[in-house]
Amino acid sequence: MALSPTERAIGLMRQSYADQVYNHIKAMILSGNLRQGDKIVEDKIAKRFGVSRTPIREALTRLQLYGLVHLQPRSYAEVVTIDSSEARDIADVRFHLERMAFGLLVERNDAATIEPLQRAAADARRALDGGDRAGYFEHDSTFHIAAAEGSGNGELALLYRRFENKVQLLRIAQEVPIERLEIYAQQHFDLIDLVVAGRRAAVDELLNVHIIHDLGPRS
Amino acid sequence: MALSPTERAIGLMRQSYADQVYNHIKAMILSGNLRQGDKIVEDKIAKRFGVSRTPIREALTRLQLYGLVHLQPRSYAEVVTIDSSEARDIADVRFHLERMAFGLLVERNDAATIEPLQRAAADARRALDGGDRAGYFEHDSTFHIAAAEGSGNGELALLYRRFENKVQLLRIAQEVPIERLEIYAQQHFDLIDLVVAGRRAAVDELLNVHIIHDLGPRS
DNA sequence: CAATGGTATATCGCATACTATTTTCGGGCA
DNA sequence: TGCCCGAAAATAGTATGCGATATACCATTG
Repeated sequence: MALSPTERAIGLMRQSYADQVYNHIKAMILSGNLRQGDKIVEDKIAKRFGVSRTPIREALTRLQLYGLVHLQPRSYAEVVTIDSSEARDIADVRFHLERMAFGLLVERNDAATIEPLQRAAADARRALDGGDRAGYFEHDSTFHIAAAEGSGNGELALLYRRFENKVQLLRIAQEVPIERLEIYAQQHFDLIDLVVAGRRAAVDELLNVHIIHDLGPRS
Repeated sequence: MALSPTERAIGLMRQSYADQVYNHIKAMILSGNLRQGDKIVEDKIAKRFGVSRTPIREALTRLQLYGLVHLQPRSYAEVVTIDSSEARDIADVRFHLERMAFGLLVERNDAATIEPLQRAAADARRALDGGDRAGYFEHDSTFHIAAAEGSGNGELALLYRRFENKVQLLRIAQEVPIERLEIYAQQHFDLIDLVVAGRRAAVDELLNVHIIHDLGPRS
């Protein structure tokens, strides 16, 4: 965590400690290293990272606002737990955000904008073929974020990138069977095809399947 | 800012200093007391509130994540400035979020859920009649937030409440003429009527007018 | 006079220490 | 045995100080 003397000398401290800690904890949560409901104690993390509690607190504040941890005032923090009702809500919101993003993609009809999606879809497919589950999730995220970014609406991109954290957390927790991931991977390519073909209604339909239907029975 | 001995004795410190400062600065921004681009210096605010910089920093971090201030590393913070392009993006996202919310309201078709909207719409109308511009904005916000809350989707409500901050900031900056506010106030009632009538397509249409069209020419 | 460089000042980032609250846990009591 | 209470431990909230970096201002030079 501490900077090398060289980095210090040249003044290469690009990221604050708070940033680094934030990224690290987030990665720990999204990789399943920290699970839902796990206790997070400022002092423990501070010692583990070799920094004071101050940057830790800042990182936790951010994680809270991004919906990944729950800060109980005067008490300890926890990784958020998402029940099935919340999971449906999240999927529903996600569908609407993505429908907006893909709608804008169809309108733009720009090959250069689509390219990152193609790359992510291909990467995801490869990861899945290689049995790299975590890698698949990573590229799956990249695919959908690329759609939000490519929409040309900066606010949407910002909102979606935040929201995506919770989606990733859900993915980890749900332990989706590999056969379903196969289906998802294919749907990414199908989505791209429909966007290129300008078939907006079909895109909406497939998005609905991709995001909501596959959540399983609505309890 | 400091608590009274009584409050301390009873243990009534419900809000941390950071919370209080957060609310106060947010109110200052959304009331126009702090304007876009205004400099925010931790030490100054700390002295004004009679607390240390620590809770101030936490409040500013939160305000940044809510999109109200811009934190320049190693430098000072500023109230965010929203250019016309961003304003359109915000309106666009807002439209999609609200369309989702009102869609769910139509589906639910529940009188009790609609009631807060009616109250907010009436309050807004009254404020406007009394020439209370700030009051109108307040109730306008309440109306749309009530819609998000009433949707029954907690994630949507959460997302919208955050997003609404920026919308409010925009309202302040745009100095919309009073005649247009009159139109908005009426549209709130129209929206309710259409929801009650279950005319979903008409709701979408009116929302589009209410939120996007009235932004003015698309530069 | 504009551009450049250097120094002073403003301001933040983080560490440390202290305080206040919550949680935990063990022992007494019904 | 189960429950309540109190003390001790755990933990977060805040204050303060120092060091690092960015900004602003002024002098110097072409």
